[in-house]
Amino acid sequence: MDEQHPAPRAKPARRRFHTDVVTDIVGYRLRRAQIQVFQQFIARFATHDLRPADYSTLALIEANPGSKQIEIARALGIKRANFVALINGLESRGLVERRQPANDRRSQALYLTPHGIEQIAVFNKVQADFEAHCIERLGGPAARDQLMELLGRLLDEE
Amino acid sequence: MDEQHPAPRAKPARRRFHTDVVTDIVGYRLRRAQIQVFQQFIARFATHDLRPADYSTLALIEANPGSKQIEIARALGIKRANFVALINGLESRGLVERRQPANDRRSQALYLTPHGIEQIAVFNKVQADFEAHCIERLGGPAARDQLMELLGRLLDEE
DNA sequence: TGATAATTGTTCTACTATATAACAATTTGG
DNA sequence: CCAAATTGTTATATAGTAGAACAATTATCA
Repeated sequence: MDEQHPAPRAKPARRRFHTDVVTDIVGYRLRRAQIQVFQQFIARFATHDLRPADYSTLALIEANPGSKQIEIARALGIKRANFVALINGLESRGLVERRQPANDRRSQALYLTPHGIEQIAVFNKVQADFEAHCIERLGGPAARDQLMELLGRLLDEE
Repeated sequence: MDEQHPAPRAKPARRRFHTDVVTDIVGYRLRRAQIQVFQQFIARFATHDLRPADYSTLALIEANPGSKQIEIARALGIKRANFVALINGLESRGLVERRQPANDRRSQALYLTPHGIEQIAVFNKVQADFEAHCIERLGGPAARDQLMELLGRLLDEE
């Protein structure tokens, strides 16, 4: 009676864990890859205490000095309400400054400070190194271009 | 005196906004693509009130019934502390149930309820439709495979 | 022109996702 | 058997994001 019916086909075979049901999903793998890339980015910028949103903001201001807050925010997909604190942070660190343009006194024009210009040169270098690392992981510039092209197809054209 | 010095080289040429400095970054485009794909996923599952984490949890439980909470959580990259509320939600909706295995009374084994089994069949169909949509956007199954391969190269092998 | 609508920055609030610490119950390993 | 590790859980803190409301200003257009 205490026989545990000794497994007619003797196969303990500890069942494996199946992850394909999620890892085969484009969106799932996209997210995992994005999280990992961002974690590496954050690690590389840890000594500079710069988050991805900070870097992309500085980069856009550098490329478009005098832009309004809402222009930078919109380009980054950040709500203008949430963008206020981000700019406050960069301003209090002396990297960015707000100036009121005479032609539209509702808006704030954003500029890098001299210190901000110095710093973004450093940041751009860190970013370029990291980008090179990503390209290496992907298997070269051609693979990177292919990835960028495929990701672009997923993005809304507007 | 009210002459606006009529622009020697007559070119008002309203300056364009340069976004290349960020859109050319692998991580940035990866994130934008991921956000968009997730938004579409959420929209498709809106009537079912199911978030990506909910679906992937159900899918993993379906593929691995009786798994411990921590096994599912770890596979999804979710901290076990945060996984508790997620399972509570699925359990209160009658989709999942916790059972205490006799061999390890610390852990909770996760199973789909009969209702959960019914529902995930529906969810899997919605997901399959969405996946087909993504593949179409990418340009076909070959393009999808290429994307999955490239994303895989960015992921840590472990 | 003047009333109305729209824009911009801002504050406040709320919700989701995530990270850490601590704890009890239990199991594991010397 | 005792110490260490594991599991689920609670509590807490922090980012990121979304919406409403507001004042100041600018744009629209009848």
